[in-house]
Amino acid sequence: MTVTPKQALTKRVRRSVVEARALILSAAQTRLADVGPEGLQIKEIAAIAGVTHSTILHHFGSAEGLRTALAERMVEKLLGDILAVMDQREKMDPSDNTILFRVFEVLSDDGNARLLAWSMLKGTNLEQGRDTLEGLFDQLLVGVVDAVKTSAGDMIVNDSVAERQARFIIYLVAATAVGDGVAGSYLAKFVGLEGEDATSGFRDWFAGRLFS
Amino acid sequence: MTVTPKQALTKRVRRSVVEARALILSAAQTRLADVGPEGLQIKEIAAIAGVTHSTILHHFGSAEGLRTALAERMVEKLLGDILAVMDQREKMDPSDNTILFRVFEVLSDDGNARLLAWSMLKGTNLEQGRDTLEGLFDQLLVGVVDAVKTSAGDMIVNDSVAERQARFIIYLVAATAVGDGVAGSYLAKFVGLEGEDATSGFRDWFAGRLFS
DNA sequence: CTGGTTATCAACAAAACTGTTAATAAGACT
DNA sequence: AGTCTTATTAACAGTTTTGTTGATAACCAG
Repeated sequence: MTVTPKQALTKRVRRSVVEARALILSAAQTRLADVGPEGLQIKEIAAIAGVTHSTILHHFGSAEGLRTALAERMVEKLLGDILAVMDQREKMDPSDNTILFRVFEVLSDDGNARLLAWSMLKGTNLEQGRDTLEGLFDQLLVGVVDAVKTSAGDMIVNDSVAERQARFIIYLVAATAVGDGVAGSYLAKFVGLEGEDATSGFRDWFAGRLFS
Repeated sequence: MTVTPKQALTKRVRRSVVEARALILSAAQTRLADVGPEGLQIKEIAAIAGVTHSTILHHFGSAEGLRTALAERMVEKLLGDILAVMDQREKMDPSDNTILFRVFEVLSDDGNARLLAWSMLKGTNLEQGRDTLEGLFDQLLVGVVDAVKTSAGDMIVNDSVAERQARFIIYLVAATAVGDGVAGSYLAKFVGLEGEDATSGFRDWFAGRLFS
């Protein structure tokens, strides 16, 4: 017995593979931002993207495949953002620490902070881009060590001491940025920071005393 | 037609409502810690708790009800931890800033950092305990303002300036703690902090320069 | 001991989510 | 035009998760 004939309800849109994947991943990211990890289900995502869930399975193999692809894309974006910042660094004074605060902004960016929080919860390994990131931090370290020495002024500073201090400073900036991105909106309220003080005011104050 | 008779396979354990709820919530928390938010399904949780999933539904109404109760319990624990720290504060020198680092430890605690990350992602409102928390922070503020004035030494410091700076310091400690708890294990590797430097070494260094 | 309350369970039912298959149509290339 | 590839879809199927119902047994009050 033959199946009842199927008829198109709307005109099909045929995208390229990369376009379709990008469209779907964007929809998934929207869901992640709007309703959290529980919202990462292919039917809902498909509805947002304007496709059927079958299409998602076609492009990503499985629901978990989509989630993995999303995590990878977000990591790539994070790396890309940091890379872009590092590129600009070469045009600047090596001891200029504003580079640190570009990194701060990237890490505290809402989407990136979400990625880190999500990755931590789901146990995703961020090892994929680790070599790249370590290289970046090494590069960053040189400039920060310079800044430490400069700020030390006349005082003679042992190289290894300066480097240790530089690592602490970088870690401090990074951890603060992540905390700011993850919980900043809550914390600011509790602490009583309002208006500019909750954002640029804090960053400026932070920057001002980093090398003091 | 009558249903086939049911026979008890094992001896039933009849707990009190509070005991049962506590047992189930603990199992849920274990799941959350072990496998993340995806692990919060009542069947798995029931298995760990040693009950059937029907029991969970009986006590929490729905699966989502359980998750909400879990979030609330964890928030209460967080508040309780901070409260305990604040209680000890009254026995200490008001300008002693080690109190800040008790708070640091509470916030950077793995479980609490998970809670914050999870809450942020699922959009849980932490508003419930907000009044309590704001009171705590106000209390904390007094001590930090003292410390700021003390560290300023001879220099005359405007009260409002000192308070603003104190808020910044508290926010810095809190944000750093959260970032440390959420992503510290990753960040330390990237930055190249190893051994003690990644934990107590960093905290000591941080504490030493907070009021410098 | 007796009866009432209810925490607990087993079995069933429903819903949600994921995955499979075959058909269709949009585009590319001849 | 015709042909081929394949992105897309509808319908179906399987699996997982959640929810419902009625019976049972543990405990407590009398």
